[in-house]
Formats: sequence, structure tokens, C-alpha cells
Amino acid sequence: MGFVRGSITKDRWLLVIMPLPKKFFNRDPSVVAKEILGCILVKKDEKILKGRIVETEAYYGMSDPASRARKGAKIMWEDAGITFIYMVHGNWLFNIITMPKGSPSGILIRAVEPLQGIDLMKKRRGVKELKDLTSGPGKFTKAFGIDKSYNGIKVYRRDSPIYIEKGNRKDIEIVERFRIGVKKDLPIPLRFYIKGNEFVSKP
DNA sequence: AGGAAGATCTACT
DNA sequence: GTAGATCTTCCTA
Repeated sequence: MGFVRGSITKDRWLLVIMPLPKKFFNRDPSVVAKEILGCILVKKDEKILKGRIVETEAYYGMSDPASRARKGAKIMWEDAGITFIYMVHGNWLFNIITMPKGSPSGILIRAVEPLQGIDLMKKRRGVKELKDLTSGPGKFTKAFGIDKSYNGIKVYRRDSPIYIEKGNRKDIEIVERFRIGVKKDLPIPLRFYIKGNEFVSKP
């Protein structure tokens, strides 16, 4: 097309504008949780809001004592790539379903690095410090204006109000830790974050 | 109808 | 590091 010029090749153009496809999410949640680090969460709002995903957790199904699947969250059995949003301690938490339909699992976005629409995020959060804006699962949803009305959205579609762009993952190191705030955890680390990033909730 | 449980946050010491 | 606020969902009566 005539708009694609200069050093932007066709491949580069696709890399920039295409959301992560459904098949990206149609895998094991710990793989998805690690590979989504460094990618960009986009929300269409009054303005476009963007944040780089820097911290995630993986949740499995009935074998996972901390999973909402055991509490009857039937949306966790749905197909990969749709949102699962629920309230904890007065905060909305943002998840994306992973694995094929019938295999309950998902990832939690715990923190992002603000990239675009920072003034609107500050207004919603009522804080001035940049590093307090989105450095936690409840902080980030409040900054992005995400609540239960965004439950069940397909994040692999570019016409959705929320989708994920591929990001620059070169030179990032991933740290693995046990999940935060869960009473009975699995014996493997399922929390992942970008080493050294200042927007991680608890380094 | 009421109570308790959370994948949390903030303000304080 | 700890206490209190927070509020929806789920469980029991």
C-alpha cells in the first residue's frame, strides 16, 4: 500500500500493527506468561492507552489450589485469548485465558510500564509518581479503566477495545518466583517478571 | 439476608 | 512490616 514507505518493510509493518494471534494464547499458561513479557497492552479509551507488560503469573485448572477454576469460574474453560476479569479486595484483576477450550487455565497481568496516555492514567489513579501508576494488578486495571464490563473480550482481534501488540523482547532477562498472595501455591514458580524493571510490583 | 473470603492497596510506624 | 479499607462473589440459612 502507498502508505508503507522508506525503511518500513512489509514484514516490519505487520510486526507493528498486528495483535498477538489466538494461537499465541493457545498454549501452556507458564509459556504464555513468560513470552508475553515485553509485549504491549493496548486499550482504546478516550485516548489510546498503552503499557508494556513487565510482570505476570500463570494459573492452571483443578490441579491448582489457587485457581478460580476451582471456585466455579466457568469462563476459565473457554477458548484461548479471551479476558477473565474478577474482583479481589476491592480491585479488578485482569486475566487472559490460555489453552484450548475445555482446559481451564490463564495468565494474570500483574504490572505494566506506562507508555502512552499517562495523563489519563494519573487522573484515574490520583497519584503523581510514575512508578506508582501501574505497578500492581489492581493499580494497572484502575489506571486503564478496566472493570467487569471488559470480561469475555477477544484480545487477539484488533477491533476489540483491548488487544496485545508484539513488543521488543531483545535483551530482557526473565526472573521466576512463587506467586504473590496465594495461600497454597504449587511447588513450582509461576510468577514471572522482567529483571531490573522498576514497574514490577515486588522485585 | 448475612457473613466470610480473597491472585490488593494505602497510609502509617 | 503491619493494620485497616475495600467490595464483589459465593456460601449458608
